[in-house]
Formats: sequence, structure tokens, C-alpha cells
Amino acid sequence: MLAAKLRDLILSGEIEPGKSLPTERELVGDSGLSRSSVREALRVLEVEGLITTRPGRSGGSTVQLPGRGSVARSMQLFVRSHSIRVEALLETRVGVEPFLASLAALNATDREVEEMAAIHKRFEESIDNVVAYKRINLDWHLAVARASRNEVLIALMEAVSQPIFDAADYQEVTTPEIRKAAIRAHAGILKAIEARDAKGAAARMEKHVSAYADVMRSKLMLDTGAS
Amino acid sequence: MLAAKLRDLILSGEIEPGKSLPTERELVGDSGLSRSSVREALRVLEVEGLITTRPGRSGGSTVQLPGRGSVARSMQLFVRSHSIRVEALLETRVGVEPFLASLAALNATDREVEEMAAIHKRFEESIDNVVAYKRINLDWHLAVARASRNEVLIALMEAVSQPIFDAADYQEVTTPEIRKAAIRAHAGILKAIEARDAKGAAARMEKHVSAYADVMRSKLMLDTGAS
DNA sequence: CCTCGCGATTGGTCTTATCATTCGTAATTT
DNA sequence: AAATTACGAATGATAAGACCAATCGCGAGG
Repeated sequence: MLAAKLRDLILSGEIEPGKSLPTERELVGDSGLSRSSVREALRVLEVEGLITTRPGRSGGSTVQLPGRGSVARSMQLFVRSHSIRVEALLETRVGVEPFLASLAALNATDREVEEMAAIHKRFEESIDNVVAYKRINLDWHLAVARASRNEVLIALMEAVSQPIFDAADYQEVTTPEIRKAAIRAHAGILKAIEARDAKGAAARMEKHVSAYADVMRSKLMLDTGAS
Repeated sequence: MLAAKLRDLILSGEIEPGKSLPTERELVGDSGLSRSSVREALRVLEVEGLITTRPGRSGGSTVQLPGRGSVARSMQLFVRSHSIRVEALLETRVGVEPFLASLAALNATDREVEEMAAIHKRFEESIDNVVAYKRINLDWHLAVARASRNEVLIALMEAVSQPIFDAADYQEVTTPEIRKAAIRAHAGILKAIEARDAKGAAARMEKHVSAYADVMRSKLMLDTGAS
């Protein structure tokens, strides 16, 4: 199909990101297909995140690279449609985040360390604003993931985190004590990363995420037990 | 848009998997849109893995759940288009597979243990058939992943493994000695899983995958160094 | 009772036309 | 001369109708 042909063109790098595909009417001429077919092909590529298309005079289909958001959306669809056990998501974090922390300790640039520290500062200040706390917490974990410089795992974390934070009735899971503990944990992890102490960062992260998962699990048990 | 509306219908469970959507012409009537627009909406859902559509009399669009293959495809696009460093993929395996092994030790059913053992048996027999060896090796790792019962990580492994095995010029990376070592490693991991020894399984898997990654890395260094 | 084939149903494609959006350009105004 | 405005062209978005291709149900014929 045409979509496959165009996809190959894009993936093989023959059309660089930022450059435009021919217009729909030109593609009709080139391919011998009808307008509808061409449009369906373009729609496929659009869903795959390979192009964006704008209407208007200098519109058209612009080639782009499927960002991590593309993978994340796909993963979210997967999670939602399978009503994946929140268990599995928590488990995933427990499995992956310590590793990310150790990678971050090894690979983080100064710039990234600064960013994590800045987020952490805001985190400390948000201790009695639950909504902000929730968002900043997510930001921090994603910042650590980004500092790992492993694109695949970054994408995974982005895909997995959102559903967790959505699913969690966070306001009820988060007591002030828990928040204080989280801040301490983050501080410790950050210090280990700054010291380039991979093992330490992993160990602290493992403890932190496990604790979070345990709290979450007990909350879930109560919920399902009560229903 | 119509796609969003139908997607919500599916995700909210109002249309069960296996059931059929209205025919395209019915959707035209219901929505007031044109056939082309309806078709584009369906094409979007198809790419997202939410429906499959067959032509013919009792054809139509059948609702299904986006399988792990859907996530894997998205991940593969991501990997290909970003020319992600094989490094990152190897790193991902090193980070995730030990954890999967420990989960497998905890969660695998007898049925799954049997399956892994069966694959391992074929693995041992394939020692001088490189092509078979390659495929069976992949099978075994995926079987371990499946035994972890963590859908998210299973999907990740399926997404990541294929590109690794594609990228690797496996025949050159695999010497008979390496193959023998892999068989021994698999045997050890399998034994740990059977004994429900999570820590042991993780440690052995970590060693195995790290060794593989090292071999691969040195091969890559040579390649890039020589080019 | 089985087999073959016709026709109906459904997705797949094509054609043509029209609408909506954007931008370049030229006419108009200041 | 410069700025503003209005028109038109290019381009994607949508629509309507027709026909093709594949598939299956069902009836005619063996």
C-alpha cells in the first residue's frame, strides 16, 4: 500500500524531518490512486506519528519523527483497553526506576542535575499543596528518567507514569507524613546521583518506589475489599 | 471527531471485543458524515489496533483490544526513526530482564515453566544451527518475559527484542563458545526459576544479559571503529 | 443429502464537486 | 512610501454517488 511506500521513504531518511511531502493532488498523480486512498494513507502515517498535516495554502504534510509521546499514547491505549492491573504498572516502576536512577547517576549532564535539583526545590515547597505536589512529583521522576539518556526507558516511564498518577486517588494516598518521606527520599536519591553513586541511587530509588507501591497496594486492597 | 467518539465507545467497554461495529454505510447514516470521513475514522482506529476490518458479506469492523503487538510496532517505529543507539536497547534489556526473571520465579505457572523448559530443550539441540539458535533464543527470552505476568514489561520486551535481533549481525556475534555459554546460562536461570529463587534468577539473568551486551558492544565498537 | 453457483451484502476504490483555511499579492488607504 | 485591506489561488477537508472485489447465504440441481 501507499502508506508503506511513503513510510519507507521517511524511515530510510529520503525525506528529512521538517520537509514536506507532495500535496495530496500531486500524490494522486504520482501514484495513480484516488484522492480518498491517498488521504487514507496519509491518515495512517499521521496516526503513526510520522507526519503532521495542516490545511491552508502553504499547508501540506510535514514529515516528523514519532516522538516518545507516540509510544506513550500507544502504551496508554494498551493499558486502558486491557484494564491492566495497577499492580503491573507499579511493578514496572519498581523494576525500572532503580535502574534509571543508576543510569542517571552515570550519565546525567550538569544541566540535567540542575534541572532535577530545581524541581526538587519546588517539590519541597509544595508540601502542603497536594495538587502541585502530585504534578511536581511526576515531573521529578520523569526528569530522572530523562537524565538516564535511555530513550526507550524514558518512553516507557512516560507511558506508564501518567496512568498511575491518574488511577491513584492521590489525595487520599498522600498523607503529610508520606509527603515528607517522599521529599527525604528524593533528596537522598538526588545526592547519590550528584555524587555519581550509581549503586546508591538505585538502592535508594528502589526503596522509595517500593514504599510507594506498598502504600498504593494497601490502598487498593482496602478498596477492592470494601466494594 | 468520529474516531474519538468510537474510541470512547470501545474503551468504555460499551462495545465488547469480538463484536462488530455498524457497517460503514450505517455509520454514514448515524453520524451524518460522508463515507470517506467515516472510512478515515475507521482507518485511524485500525492503526491504533482497536478494530480489524474484513471485506466481504459478513465483513465489517470487529472490535478488538490493541495487543502487545501494537505497542511493539509503535516502539519499533520509534526506534527505527530515531536510529536509537543499539546501546540503549541493550541497556534496556540489561535493566529489565533480570527483573523479569525474578518475577517469573515468583509468578510462573507450572504450565509456563514447562514451556520454558521445552524451549530450552530445543535450544540445546540447536547448537550447530545458527539460524534456529537465533530464533529459539529469542523465543526463550520472550517466554521468560511472559512468565513474569507483567503485561507492560512483556510488551516492552517484545518491542525491544526484535530490533536487537534484527540489528545484530547475529551470525558473526555468535561463536560456538558463546552459544555453549548461553545454553549453560539459560539452564541456570531456568533452574532458579523452577526453584522459585527470585534473587538467583535475577542475578544469573543479569550476568547473562550483561555478557551478551558486552559482546555486542565490542562488536559494535569494531564496526564503528573500522568504518 | 450434497454440490455448485447466483446474488446480496459489505468493505475498497474511484470520480467529481464543493467547502474551509491559509497565505501571497495587488489594490487601496493613509 | 508605507501600511492596511481585500481578493484570489493553493491546499487540505468533506461530501455524494457510482462501481469494483470479496465473501457468504441460500436455493437450484444433481
